[in-house]
Amino acid sequence: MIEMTSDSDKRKAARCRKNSPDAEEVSSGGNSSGGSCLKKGPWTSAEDAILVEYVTKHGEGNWNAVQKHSGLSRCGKSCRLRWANHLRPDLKKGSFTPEEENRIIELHAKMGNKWARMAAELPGRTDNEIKNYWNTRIKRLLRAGLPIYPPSVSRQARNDSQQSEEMMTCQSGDIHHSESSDTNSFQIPDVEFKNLGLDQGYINCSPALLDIAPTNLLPKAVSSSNSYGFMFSSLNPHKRLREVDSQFHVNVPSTSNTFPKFERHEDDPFGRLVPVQPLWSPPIYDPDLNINGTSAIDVLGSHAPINGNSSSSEPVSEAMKLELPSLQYSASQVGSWATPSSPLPSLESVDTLIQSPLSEHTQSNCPSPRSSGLLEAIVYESQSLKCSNYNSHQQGLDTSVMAGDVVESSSRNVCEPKWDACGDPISPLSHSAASVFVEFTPVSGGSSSDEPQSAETIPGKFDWISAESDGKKDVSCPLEYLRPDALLDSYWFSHRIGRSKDESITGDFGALLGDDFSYEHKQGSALPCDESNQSSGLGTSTWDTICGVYPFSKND
DNA sequence: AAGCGTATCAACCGCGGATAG
DNA sequence: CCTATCCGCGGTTGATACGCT
Repeated sequence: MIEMTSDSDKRKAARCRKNSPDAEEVSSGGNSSGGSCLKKGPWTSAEDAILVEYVTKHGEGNWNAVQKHSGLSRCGKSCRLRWANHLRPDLKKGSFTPEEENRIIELHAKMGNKWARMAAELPGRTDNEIKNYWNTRIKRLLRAGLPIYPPSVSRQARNDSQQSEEMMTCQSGDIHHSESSDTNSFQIPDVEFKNLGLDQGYINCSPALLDIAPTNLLPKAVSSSNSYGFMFSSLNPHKRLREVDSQFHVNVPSTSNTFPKFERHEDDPFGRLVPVQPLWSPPIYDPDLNINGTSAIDVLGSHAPINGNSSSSEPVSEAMKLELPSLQYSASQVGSWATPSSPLPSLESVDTLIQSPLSEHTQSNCPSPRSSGLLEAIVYESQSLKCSNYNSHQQGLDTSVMAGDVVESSSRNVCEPKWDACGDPISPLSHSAASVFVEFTPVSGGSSSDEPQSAETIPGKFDWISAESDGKKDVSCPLEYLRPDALLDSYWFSHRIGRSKDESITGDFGALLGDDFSYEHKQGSALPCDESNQSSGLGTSTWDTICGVYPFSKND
């Protein structure tokens, strides 16, 4: 994990050496203290001492007075920051403990990027620290194509939101209307919240979000992105498969006859695949199976929520922003990706692509915006509505089995039919295959029925990575359960989606992943993790990253 | 060993809310 | 009620460390 103390101390020392008082930088910006030259940049230990002394004497607050009275050439803001982040006596030093990490994840699922509020829940930790940690973590997860939130956290959030929804429904009747009245100029709630099939409970009723204006919420809700771990579960399963196969079938060479063959349905305006042979494959469990061709990381990362800044990490995702973030994308990039024949975006490009979730795969019957503007999103959604109910019935077949939460779906919210109506396989709202895998990742406490938490969890943190099926714990290779290939054959998986293992789970996923996966699966690769990973396109570094993110041995 | 890319962290910037005058 | 100031927050940037090739 992060060796904060030693590293930061070293760096601090280096900076202090570099930024000796003799080489003071001078602030060019004015400040309320009236044009005096204020130093910027790293603090020296002398400055620290002055500040500490001052605050000890006078207490916190009135930061602008610090500069006046202590002789520090620092603006009040800077003093406050320095004190809050480094000099406060109650600060905890060192890296986050696993408990703290879990707590951060939990809190972020509830609060989003409310760093200060999160810091308040973590004594001795600063908002900046948490923010940095989160951003780093996000980067790693996204790089690895892993979900931001562990399913258990997602589930909990969902449960919370559902409870809230019930409560809010009782209180206010129809919360959607009340919200749409706030945003009626855009018709946002109708278009977005319902059509998106987002967990409305979360959007509308989550206490943590109630203070967020719908207009702010919207962009967060529009895209897939960070919270897809649970966002996905609330999406119409039709949409899930549709999106996935529309993304993956194109590029994957057929190399298998073990997995069901899929052909493009001629009548399908989206060119989706339909099975032309029975959805069945012999259940072989081999944790070391790999995925070739369309590597897991490609799959997982294709829609991976990367918004360099962590604002994308709201409980409801917000990769799409109203304003272009600093990380912009070029039209050419978008265009090339949108071309069906173009390969899936490289992992390196995900950062760019995710900035414009609305732009992906725009070559469809339904016009979709290429910019990430709110208005375009709305227009797009409206058009999507008109565009197709094509999928609504046809996809019942293949996708109903896809949903890890399909069991829950019957009792879920009324927005799901809207998903059917919005049959755009290339919706900017699409979710990555990672979501599928994540959603199906065996989870402690895992099923929708809120099974008790598995006692056998990875020590310390990420206890959601463990397997459980009918009380039979399987933690033999937790990491492998993150891998779709292993997942497909897991008893848990079969159980989870309500289909016997002899049925076509693997087939469905084979279709999603492409024939290469099928091929690899058929081969029954017995490679050890490392080798398998390499051949699967998951380079060791990537795999190591995953193992770093989810701190257990890949050979566990 | 050098070069390059990435991770990490500290600090800055700009914005917005709260409050005082 | 308006304006100025303070304060806090969240996003972003820049510097350094580190690891890989």
